[in-house]
Amino acid sequence: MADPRPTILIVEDEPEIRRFLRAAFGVEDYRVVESTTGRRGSIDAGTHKPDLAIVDLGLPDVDGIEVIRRIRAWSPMPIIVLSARVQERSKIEALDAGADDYVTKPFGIGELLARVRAALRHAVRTDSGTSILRFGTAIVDLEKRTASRGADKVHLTPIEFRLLTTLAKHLGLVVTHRQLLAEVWGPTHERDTHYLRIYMKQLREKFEVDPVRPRHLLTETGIGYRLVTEE
Amino acid sequence: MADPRPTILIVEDEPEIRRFLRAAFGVEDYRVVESTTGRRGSIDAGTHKPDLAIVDLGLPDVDGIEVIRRIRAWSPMPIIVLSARVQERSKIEALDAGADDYVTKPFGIGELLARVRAALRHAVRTDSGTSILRFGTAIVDLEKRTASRGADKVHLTPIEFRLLTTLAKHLGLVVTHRQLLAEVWGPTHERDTHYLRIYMKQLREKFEVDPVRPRHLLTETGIGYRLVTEE
DNA sequence: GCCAATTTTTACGGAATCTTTACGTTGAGT
DNA sequence: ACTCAACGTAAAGATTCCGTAAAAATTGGC
Repeated sequence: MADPRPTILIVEDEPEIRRFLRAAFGVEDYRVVESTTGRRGSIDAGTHKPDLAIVDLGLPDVDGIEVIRRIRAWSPMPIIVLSARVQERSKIEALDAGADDYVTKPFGIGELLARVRAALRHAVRTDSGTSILRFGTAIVDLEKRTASRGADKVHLTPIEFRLLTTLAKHLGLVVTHRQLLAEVWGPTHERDTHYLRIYMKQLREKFEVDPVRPRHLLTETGIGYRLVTEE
Repeated sequence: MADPRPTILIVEDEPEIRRFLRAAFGVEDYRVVESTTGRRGSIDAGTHKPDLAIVDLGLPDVDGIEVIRRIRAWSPMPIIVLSARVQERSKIEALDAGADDYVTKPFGIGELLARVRAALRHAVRTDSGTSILRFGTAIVDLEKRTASRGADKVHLTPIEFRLLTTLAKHLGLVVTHRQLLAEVWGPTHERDTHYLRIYMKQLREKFEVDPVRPRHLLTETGIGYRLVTEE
């Protein structure tokens, strides 16, 4: 008989963290599969077909980034990365390699659960994608290519629209500078991160109630940006 | 003076059938363009921009299905297929390739004319179902090919009409330069964006209260144009 | 073949958008 | 508290895109 609960694969070598995660996800009604090495992790991802994978970057054998690449070679399943603060660099590589989000150790379980929910939601949405985006008082119709803030219509330039669309495609998840620049400006501008600052400001100016303290168009310092629709 | 009649392209190798069709459509107030081979047919579709195409499946050179595919690559114009009874199989392929309807030989002219009328009627329907367009003080009947502004009748040239029809088919949505040029001028003019500027001005001049500040025929800079009927 | 309507070509000023440049601010780490 | 890197902000400069006008060429009808 089929288990209705979402299955989560945890690739993590440290026993304490495994126990911690197992307990947390058990309470929240997830089914948990555990792998203690990178090698086992990429195999278990294939055999257990989890709905989502959580991968620690600091694994003893195979690099966590390599695990992500192996999974991405055949599956679009959401992948969340666990990283220590010193692994700032690998974190970005992991996201560029196809990870959907990251959580920095030490982390609160509430934060991790929220990210997992966002990632799972994103996975089902990409199949039956709705084209209408709502956040705060803003409504953006990606198909009609129209936007409004409250009762007022808002005009978006081509680049503003592409940037917003790209963020929306990964709703609730981080998108790295590199990914955004490649998607919106093309792969030749992957280093022009100042473009992002300028156009993110434009979008905040047009949609955020208080552009200085954005509640939806969020900065992930050193990594990229994130669009969040709920509070 | 402009020819207000709908243009029909007939791709048919047998001279008898061509003469038969030419006579029938002439009486019924259509303009007829004829191609005797599949190769010519797919070219003539691009140069003469007919409102509808009738394609025989049993052509000597290029397969009729291939002709349909080539037209469908750039235009959604209605295509009606003529097939012999033995070509049951190709008939289905033709429909899959994008044909809108089929008539089996031998056919009565009344049936064919009915199918043509139905296809033309269907082709000018906006996605809200009707073929009558209202915006501001303007009323445009896409089926009868008439237009008015307030109490005054407005004359539209063939290209103006096609442009307006194409915009109306995607009511409220942006239609890209490329799409408009392909559907109105044919696939060889996809880069002549200045045509659009000139004819959009004509339409605005004829329908907008203040052509300088259009409220319905809107520009999407860098993308295309959009027709909006509500405020 | 000629005429009128229409389409296409050509030219240029102005607006919208994108890019560049410069400087102020924040926040994490020491 | 200091420092540096990343980020936010502002505004000018460059570029692309759009609107407009008018002349030239083409087309279809007679």
